[in-house]
Amino acid sequence: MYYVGVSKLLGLNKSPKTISLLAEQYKALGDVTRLSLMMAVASSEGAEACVCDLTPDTGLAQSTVSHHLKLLVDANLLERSQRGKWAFYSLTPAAKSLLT
Amino acid sequence: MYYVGVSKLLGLNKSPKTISLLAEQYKALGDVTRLSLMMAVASSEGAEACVCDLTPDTGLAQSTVSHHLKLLVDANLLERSQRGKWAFYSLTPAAKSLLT
DNA sequence: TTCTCCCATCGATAATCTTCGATGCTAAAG
DNA sequence: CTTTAGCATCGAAGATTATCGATGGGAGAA
Repeated sequence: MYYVGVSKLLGLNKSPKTISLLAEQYKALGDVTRLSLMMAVASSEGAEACVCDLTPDTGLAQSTVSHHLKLLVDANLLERSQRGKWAFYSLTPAAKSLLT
Repeated sequence: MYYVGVSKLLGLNKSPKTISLLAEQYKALGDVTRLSLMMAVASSEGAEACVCDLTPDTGLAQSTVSHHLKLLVDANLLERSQRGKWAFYSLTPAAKSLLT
């Protein structure tokens, strides 16, 4: 066992399901739009942001942003919490762990 | 600025090029085959492996594995070094940094 | 030289992804 | 109740990706 410092790869049990989940998280981060969304959420006041705040910076349609946010939620990188008419997104513990 | 612990996202300058390069790396890792290849290389003796060693575990054609390895090299996650007939792949410093 | 092994590249196909506009849903306002 | 604002979902079009077999190139063996 080499490269013990590469904990993201070697520190996990290598079950196919674990690898698949990790790959899904990386895939979710592997898009400029979604990575920018993650950065926007992380740097937002209160560490959460609503779609109406996130959409303008992307230059994309609102439905497209919603779609990307869903992918990030499905990958367990963002949490969604509805308050009134707004949907607020924040980083999950898994996201913080992966990005730290 | 929140989540100071999320250094992968907030510790970098947010230039579009930087974000694009990071997204490319995540995208390269966001595939079960390529993530498995990275794990195989990282855990190989000497921390490097040739295509002939990596191919069988994937269950894919050799040309497909070569293609994935090229993507990982292009993303600056693997280094290629030819010795005789064999091409050996090893993790780059960028990969170790991203995966630690 | 000729043959064999290791690997990369090419062309094609099928699957997946990104994006949009249109539409539907829910909560709050009027 | 009707209207509006914020988001999600749907269906479709275009782009990208994963995969393969076939082929080519280079290094070493015979």
